[in-house]
Amino acid sequence: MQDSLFRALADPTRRKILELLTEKDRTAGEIAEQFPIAFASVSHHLGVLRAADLVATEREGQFIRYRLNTTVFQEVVRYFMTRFGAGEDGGGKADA
Amino acid sequence: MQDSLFRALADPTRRKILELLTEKDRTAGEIAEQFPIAFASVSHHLGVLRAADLVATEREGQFIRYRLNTTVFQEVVRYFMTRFGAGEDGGGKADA
DNA sequence: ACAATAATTAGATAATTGTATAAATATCTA
DNA sequence: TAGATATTTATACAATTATCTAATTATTGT
Repeated sequence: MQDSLFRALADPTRRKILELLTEKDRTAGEIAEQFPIAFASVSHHLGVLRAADLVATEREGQFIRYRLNTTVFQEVVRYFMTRFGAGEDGGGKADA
Repeated sequence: MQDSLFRALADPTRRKILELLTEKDRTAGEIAEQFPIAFASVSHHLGVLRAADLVATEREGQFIRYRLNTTVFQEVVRYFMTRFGAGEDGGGKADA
């Protein structure tokens, strides 16, 4: 579980981008227009998400289409479940 | 899922603290001596973790004992599973 | 009350990060 | 090739954060 992953998830704009991508794949422009910040700033966030391998890209002519990399999310869940026993119903440790 | 939670998880020292606490509950001093940074810096990290509700504290005489708040980890896992379909075996979406 | 130990809080500083504007790269169409 | 659109990269700056030392608070024992 690498550092870049958790740092990428720390920003609310980036989490919102990820949530947008759960609905459907989108181009950088389609993503950017959902936010009140500059286009280039969103592009920077996309770069962070890509560096963390949370999203993948594919060029489509002039456009670049972004999609979620669901594999990494599974690794995140596995991290929390194995390290912290989360995911079980009662919390993993009943009181004696 | 609040912002403070993901920000708290973004720092590697804090994640290491959390992992230490999975072994057993520890006092602030016991935690601090595991790191090469100043005692006060670790205390600051503990404050961040507590603000995010990832850990809880209990005074024991002069000492303050820290323990994991496992409930919050379950919420994190739930966040990823519901929002991103993570946690299922094949990734949630087989290819047609 | 005083000294010793445990931990947090305050204030300062350096490093990191988010955002902006401007310049550069890539693709498409005329 | 030139011009238009889509996106990224470069550079700068402001905000946030991690760390430090010093001061403060809380508890224990004498």
